[in-house]
Amino acid sequence: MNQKISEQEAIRREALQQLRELGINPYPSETYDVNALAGEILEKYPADDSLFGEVQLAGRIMSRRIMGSASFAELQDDSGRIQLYFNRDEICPGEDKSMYNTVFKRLIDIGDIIGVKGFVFTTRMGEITVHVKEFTILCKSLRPLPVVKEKDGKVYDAFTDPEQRYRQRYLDLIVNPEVKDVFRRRARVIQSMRDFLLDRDYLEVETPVLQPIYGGAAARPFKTYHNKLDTTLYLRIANELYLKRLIVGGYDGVFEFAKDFRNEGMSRFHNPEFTQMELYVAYKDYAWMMDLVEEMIEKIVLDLHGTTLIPVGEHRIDFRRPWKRYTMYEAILHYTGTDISGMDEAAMRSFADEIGVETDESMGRGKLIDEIFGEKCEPHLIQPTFITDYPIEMSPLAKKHRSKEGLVERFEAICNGKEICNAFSELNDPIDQRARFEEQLELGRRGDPEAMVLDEDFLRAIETGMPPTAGLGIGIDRLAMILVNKPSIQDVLFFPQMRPESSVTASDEKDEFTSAGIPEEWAKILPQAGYSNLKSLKEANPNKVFNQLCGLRKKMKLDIPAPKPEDVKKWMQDENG
RNA sequence: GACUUGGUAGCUCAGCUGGUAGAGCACGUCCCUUUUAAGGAUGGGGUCCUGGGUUCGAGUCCCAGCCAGGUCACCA
Repeated sequence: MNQKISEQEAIRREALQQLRELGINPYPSETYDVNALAGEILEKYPADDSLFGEVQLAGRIMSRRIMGSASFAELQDDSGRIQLYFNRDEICPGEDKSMYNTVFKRLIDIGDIIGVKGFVFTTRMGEITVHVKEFTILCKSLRPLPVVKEKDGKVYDAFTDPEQRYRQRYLDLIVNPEVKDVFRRRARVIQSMRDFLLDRDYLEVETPVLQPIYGGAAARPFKTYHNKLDTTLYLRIANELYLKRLIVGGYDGVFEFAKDFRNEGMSRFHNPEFTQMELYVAYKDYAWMMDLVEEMIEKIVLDLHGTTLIPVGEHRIDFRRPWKRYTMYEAILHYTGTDISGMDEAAMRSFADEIGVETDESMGRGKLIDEIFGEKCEPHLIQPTFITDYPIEMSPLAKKHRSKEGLVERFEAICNGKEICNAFSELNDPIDQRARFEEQLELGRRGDPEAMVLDEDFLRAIETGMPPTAGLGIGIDRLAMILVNKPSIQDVLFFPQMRPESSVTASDEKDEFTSAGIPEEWAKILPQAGYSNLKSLKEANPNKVFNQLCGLRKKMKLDIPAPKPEDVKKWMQDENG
């Protein structure tokens, strides 16, 4: 494997080599036992300076200030950063000062991982510092790290390019400590939710990601193939139909934190794979589920922030119970001033046109209501709000409303202008369910790529009998965005989906040249002379190439004989003809 | 998918109406015995995203493409 390396990387590789020559293994195998963390020392030492008389810690070097025989560095471990003090005569008590002069000063770089042994003290400047008596190289870093500096809360040279931050998340985590914290908080959201559900004795389960029939949501799937079974499988878009089968099987409450996959556009609210928590509880209805959602989210927010009132973007959002509740018709009445509940499809369409909501002929009454709501109401719902009683056309898995014609028993919680959960009284009438699937099939025949497909085994399960059940889906990523106050889903996913990096590597170029009979030592250089492929080389003037190579040889102090002009000409002729 | 902004050194960015590519940090060398984003001096480092075009001459102007961000559309 060859790769283009910058000057700084070359210097690090040289240092690596020198370490080996000094008999130091830059990548040792042994356990390095640690008895303290940076954050722990900074927290406890001020109260009791008799602590930490003998500490051993390990981490990455983040900065160095070398002044003759004394040096300061910063060590970063999982808990934070702490200053290190190195003194030549303490690192090297004997005559041989190379461990300090050579190894520490010349062969260690920012980014290297070391272990240190010493004691904690406070410098004249008042900074808690580890006085290092001994250090061990645990890993030599070959790439320069972005160096971010900070003073009084002001950050200098921050590592901010989103593309690099997402593609190289490890760098982001190393140099932007608040990013690490975001993911800790995300983990706490999930843990808090899990604790809540386990406290109620619901069973955490796992259901298939690979599904022969995808269902449970309106979305386009990813398609894959199983060789042995010779069958098409889909990555799940939801796990709803599997969890309901478990309710049929007799569990009273099941939930799953599920990775779902949807083959759709990407945006700051959409990643092709995302996490959803789905919960199904027997003998309950959607009104009961609304209370559960309120209680659960309020608890999570309290666990995370210690208060229910939190900043989100330019708003302050209060999750304290009870949340506002509107039916969909009420919400539309509230935001447009018009009661549309009695309108037929034609009246509704002209009303939509009137208020500037785009419609098309394929939209039925339910879709029109949904469009009006999405356009005129949803963006205004900043404080957590339940919207209830959705049109039946949009909800093929929800039970018909007990008293309102044309609606289903469904609610969503909207917060910060976005849906954060979706729930209903689950449809358990098998005849009705089959009819709803048939309607979906009809939509599919008319070309709706997101229409649901009919799952015969799921119907068989429902025919066996499912108790009345309340079901819930919460988008974990979207909830995390709100609770950690990040505007983009990419900020709460470690590795958001990105288009693959183009991979024209130096080795490809080199191989192309060597296979044309050009010696390897020159093939390596040619890209630097501006010839990225054989074609561009052959189009060039041989004398110019010869001169460039000689120039580069001198510039790079290459220890190889200069090429002969006739050799260069020979490389550039078409050796095939 | 549409519109829009951006892509210049390892990182953050400047570069005017087109005229020899710059700064800070990082890196190398030398000096300095406790510094606080920063010691002093000095030096090296570039496929200016890619490919075409205009031009005597393109980082800069034009066209096409790639990648990313934002807005919208699609979408839970």
